Amino acid sequence: MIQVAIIEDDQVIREGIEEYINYQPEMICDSAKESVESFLAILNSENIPDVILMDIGLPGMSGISGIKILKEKHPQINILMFTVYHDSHKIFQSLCAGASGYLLKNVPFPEIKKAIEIVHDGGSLMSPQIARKVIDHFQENKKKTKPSPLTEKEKEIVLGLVDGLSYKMIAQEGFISLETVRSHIKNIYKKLHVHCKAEVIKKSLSGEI
Amino acid sequence: MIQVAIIEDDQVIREGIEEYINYQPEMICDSAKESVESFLAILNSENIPDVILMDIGLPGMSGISGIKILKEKHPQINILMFTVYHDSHKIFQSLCAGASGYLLKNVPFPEIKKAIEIVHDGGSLMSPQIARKVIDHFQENKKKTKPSPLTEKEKEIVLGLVDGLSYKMIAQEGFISLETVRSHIKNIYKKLHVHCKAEVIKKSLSGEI
DNA sequence: ATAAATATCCCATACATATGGTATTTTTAG
DNA sequence: CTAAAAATACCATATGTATGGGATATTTAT
Repeated sequence: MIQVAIIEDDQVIREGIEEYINYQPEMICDSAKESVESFLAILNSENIPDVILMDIGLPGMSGISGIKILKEKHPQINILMFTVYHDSHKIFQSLCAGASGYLLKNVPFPEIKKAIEIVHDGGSLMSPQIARKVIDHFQENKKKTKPSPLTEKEKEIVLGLVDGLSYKMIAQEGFISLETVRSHIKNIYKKLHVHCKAEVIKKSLSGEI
Repeated sequence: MIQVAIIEDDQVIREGIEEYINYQPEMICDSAKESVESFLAILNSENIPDVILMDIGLPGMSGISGIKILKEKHPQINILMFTVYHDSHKIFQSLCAGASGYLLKNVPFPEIKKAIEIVHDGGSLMSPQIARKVIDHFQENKKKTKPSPLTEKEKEIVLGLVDGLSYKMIAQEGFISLETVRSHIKNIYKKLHVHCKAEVIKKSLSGEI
């Protein structure tokens, strides 16, 4: 028997899902609350749910903060996000915080049931459009390879800056004069529209160069 | 009508799926090959599939190399991995190369059909245990968060450095004197065992602080 | 062939940074 | 309560950095 909890502020949705879950023979829901705070208030160590169905937009603490707190206290709980948000930021925040699944609110009840069973079974499930964003995230690293505006020599100088070398060091390692390094850096700044080393390092590390 | 192609070296599986797909009214498979090479040989610009069901362990070129080549030539094709491999390395290689879904070979035929429809529709689908590994990947970044040796004030200063602010700016924004900023930075350098701004920025951006 | 881009070098200068030392007040933890 | 840690502040000084100007050779592309 899978113990399910619901944290969802919309009374109609909350009670609808609760009823549906309690109608299933393999799962039971005995705590359905409208906020993280009120759920934490009734949570006792004797009766830890296996799966929590969690909204993001909640009165008081957000569902994402809720994930962190709940996973901190009870890492074994599987948290399934159940929300209308499909923006990448909320998705990745949720997953990083410890969610084990991410469902959009347009899914039919049997999908919710399936998702609960899957996460309880050690798997994960996301709505297809969420899964696509998650997968795209892996490809983004590769895709945005705009050709760098910098020349090879300039890139070499940038690598020196990133490694924390002084102009003098870069000059020595590249067998060029300090003045040449300065010139290159002036040009790099112009091309990248920056005005200090820190921004060059940031751009370089973020893959922009 | 969804045009499906299959690249799978096991004849029984290949022909089984082909038959199943051609039995579905909303999809058709007219190219089912045993290797990437032989698929590329018959691929012509008049008849590009919408979805390719791709194995990883293939004679000749691996399915992962196949993804790269096919996505390079025809980025609009959606590639669904269909394999026995469930190790993280192969999963992430596939996703980074451009796969839009990842199914384990133990899935029933209707799941394959559903996956084809989903990726054709702009979504993604993974087997539950694959999805869990993908999601775990996001949490791994957080888990190894050794407590920072820096105090809150010092972290604030670091953020200023990362943003490319000068000491003077940091002082102004933090309502402290330039000398205080210097003091904090001296301490930060000692704690992090670094000797210049560049290294602090690198450590900060890499999540080490 | 000729213009543009690149790589090299020099001068000058204001400001920023790294590093040493010292010292007071406030906060935190044992 | 007391010692340690943190936050604040100052002085001094050698280097480093950012920015302006200019110059010349070499390479690349039209």
